[in-house]
Amino acid sequence: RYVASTLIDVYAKHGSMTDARAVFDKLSERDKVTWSAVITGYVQNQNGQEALSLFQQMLRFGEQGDNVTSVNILNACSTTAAVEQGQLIHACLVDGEFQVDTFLGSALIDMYASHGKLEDARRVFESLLERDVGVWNAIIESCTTSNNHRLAMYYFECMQMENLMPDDITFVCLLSMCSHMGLLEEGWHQLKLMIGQYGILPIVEHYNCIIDLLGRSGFLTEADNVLQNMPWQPT
RNA sequence: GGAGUACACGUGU
Repeated sequence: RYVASTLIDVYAKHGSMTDARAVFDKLSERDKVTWSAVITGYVQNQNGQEALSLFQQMLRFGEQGDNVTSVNILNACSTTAAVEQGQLIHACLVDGEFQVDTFLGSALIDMYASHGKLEDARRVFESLLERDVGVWNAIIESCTTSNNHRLAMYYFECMQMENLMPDDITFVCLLSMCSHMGLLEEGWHQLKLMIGQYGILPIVEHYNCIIDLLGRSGFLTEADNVLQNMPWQPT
């Protein structure tokens, strides 16, 4: 039972889409899970085009998919030029019986933001009935990737007023913005806050941001110092 | 049995 989808998933996560596809192609019976396992594989291996093409095939086979499928397709739309496809999914979601949950919400926000449609991203955010940390991170990311420091910090405050704690991803977004904008003091401050006040352990992405920020600001000794004091060896 | 939100650098468009 369920060997096929598991096998497809394992191959896909390993980066062997050829093997994943071979398993999928040999199946006599396909359900939404096997379809979405292989579609996810293509998305995660940066082949959004193939993911979208398989999705079309799936529809032609009469398989409808579910929320998971929709999230995958929205993801594929984020990494390709297929904005219309994403908007279509969005329209179907609003029209249909599918509830726009937090997973769909963050995928929609990300899809719009990836294509520079920040107003649409914001409208999705406003329309959500439930917002978890992933949804907040998605809207914060839409600000940080467009270097909108003010708005990012505004959302950062808002999420906490709604009793949601920022997580490591939230701080990756903020630090990345600081790094892009050359905001050394702000970035350093955020990092200290993250560790001291929020009790979040730095991951390699945080180090990337802060070391880059120090280096670009001319603090090479300090950058090297941070590098040497990481809990693991630089590779 | 399948899903969302995340970093830097370099090269090219």
